[in-house]
Amino acid sequence: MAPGPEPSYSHRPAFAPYGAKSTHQRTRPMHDIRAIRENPDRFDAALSRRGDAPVSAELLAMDEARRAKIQAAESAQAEANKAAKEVGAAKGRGDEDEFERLRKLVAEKKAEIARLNEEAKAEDAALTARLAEIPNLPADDVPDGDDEDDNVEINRWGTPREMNFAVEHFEIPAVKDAMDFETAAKMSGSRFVLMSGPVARLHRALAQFMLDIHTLENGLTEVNPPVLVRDEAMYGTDKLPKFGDDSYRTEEGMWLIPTSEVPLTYIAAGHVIDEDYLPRRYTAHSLCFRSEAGSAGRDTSGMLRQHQFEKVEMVSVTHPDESDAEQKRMLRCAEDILERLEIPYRTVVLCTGDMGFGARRTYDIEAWLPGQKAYREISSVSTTGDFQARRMNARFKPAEGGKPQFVHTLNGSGLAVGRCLIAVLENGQQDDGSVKIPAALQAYMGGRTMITADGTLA
RNA sequence: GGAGACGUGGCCGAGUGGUCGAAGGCGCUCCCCUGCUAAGGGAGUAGGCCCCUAAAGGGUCUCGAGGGUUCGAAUCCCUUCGUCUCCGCCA
Repeated sequence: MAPGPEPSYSHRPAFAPYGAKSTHQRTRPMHDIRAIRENPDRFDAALSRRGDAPVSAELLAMDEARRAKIQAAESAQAEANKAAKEVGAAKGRGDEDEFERLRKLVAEKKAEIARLNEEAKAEDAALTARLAEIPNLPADDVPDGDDEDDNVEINRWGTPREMNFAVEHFEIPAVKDAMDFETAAKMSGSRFVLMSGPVARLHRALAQFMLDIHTLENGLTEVNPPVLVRDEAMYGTDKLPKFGDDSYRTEEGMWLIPTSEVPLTYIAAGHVIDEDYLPRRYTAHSLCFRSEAGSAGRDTSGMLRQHQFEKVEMVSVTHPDESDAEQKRMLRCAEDILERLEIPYRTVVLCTGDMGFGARRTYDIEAWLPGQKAYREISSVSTTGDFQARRMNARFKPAEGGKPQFVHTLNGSGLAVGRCLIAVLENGQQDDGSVKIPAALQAYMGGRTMITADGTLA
């Protein structure tokens, strides 16, 4: 897909027909307590598949306490309301004695109601906070397992090229000078890179290429979102409260997004969307920032794991019945990019123990890196079901009528640009130290076909 | 940074102490009319939570959020968050 005259780029606005809307509301639970109440064993069984201890007994006890308090508070309120109405009537009749009596009664009730309300609120908040810490439940078809060793390969594409001369991306002669980690460290520390010349351009070309495929061929709406977001957006996409340490926070209290999944998904927050406006499909190319707090010592050389990187993200907001099919569609969109770039890959479905906090099911795509002689993650495509939607109160109005229901949200990388650059460089390296540019990318590189060993485009 | 305005239901938008969960419009659903590519008429249409439940029903809360005044608040006061406008500054 060369840049140039655009074929049908049917654009639907990202937000219409629902306008911007403030969602500053209290934290909402991620799990449906009523579902837990109805089937606590099922809830615990699902959690245990993730290796987590059962919690339903604790939750139900909290829920019971909460409901008792609510009932007490509400019936007291109902009494007071009834009396308050009679106060008005007494006043109307001119019955001063009765008026005074009732007025006093209402005033006395007031303190009791306030106390009961307080207690009910506290119970409710406690339950909500507890629920917020519990991860999503795995989908039934997700394989059981403890860690990445138990992930199941479901697809493999391409054959790694024989190359006994293969080195890692930053060691390739054509790349060496253009990927400068020392200079980056001088200004920013470790896990940063300063790219220049053809490599910087190739990196940019990759992002453009991916974005063009997704918008022109896959029907996603291009979005250029903020990369600084508020607490609510991080909560809504389950990055908070548990994973604040992994992200950067400004002195003003804004968060640097760890992925544009955050702003893209949060578009739907607080809205009731018309059913026929689903699915919503977004894509964005953005910077991402991660503190990599827990990964000291891992992938320290090269640009595989950086504090700042670029990613083309895909996000879909769907009807609950459509989300499984949508996830497969997104997976294909991501795999297709690698196929066009002629990079061998394999796709795995993550086992229960390896999935992220908010995921119901996750597919990882791992690209072949000749320099490491290993498949490494380059994309992750997850469905969260209604997990995030509950959290950010994103619903749709069923076409056939009835109450609004939660939408499903999905996200996937399509792809990580920096890691994709690594894959292109390592797979394209030649025994003379040059790098071949994949045909699909050449139009984005001024028609050039390679980076020579001395680092020039040719 | 200085000054001001505003924040209402799926959407838009009235409403400045009581009869308002809330006019009107749009949208949507159902019905009627119409024989033609559209229009007209009628009715209905907020959400959360709790109880009950087969269904129905009942209670409570919600007009950004929290608190206060009052017999009574969307309407008054305070705090807070957010949005917008003007000025300043600036890419």
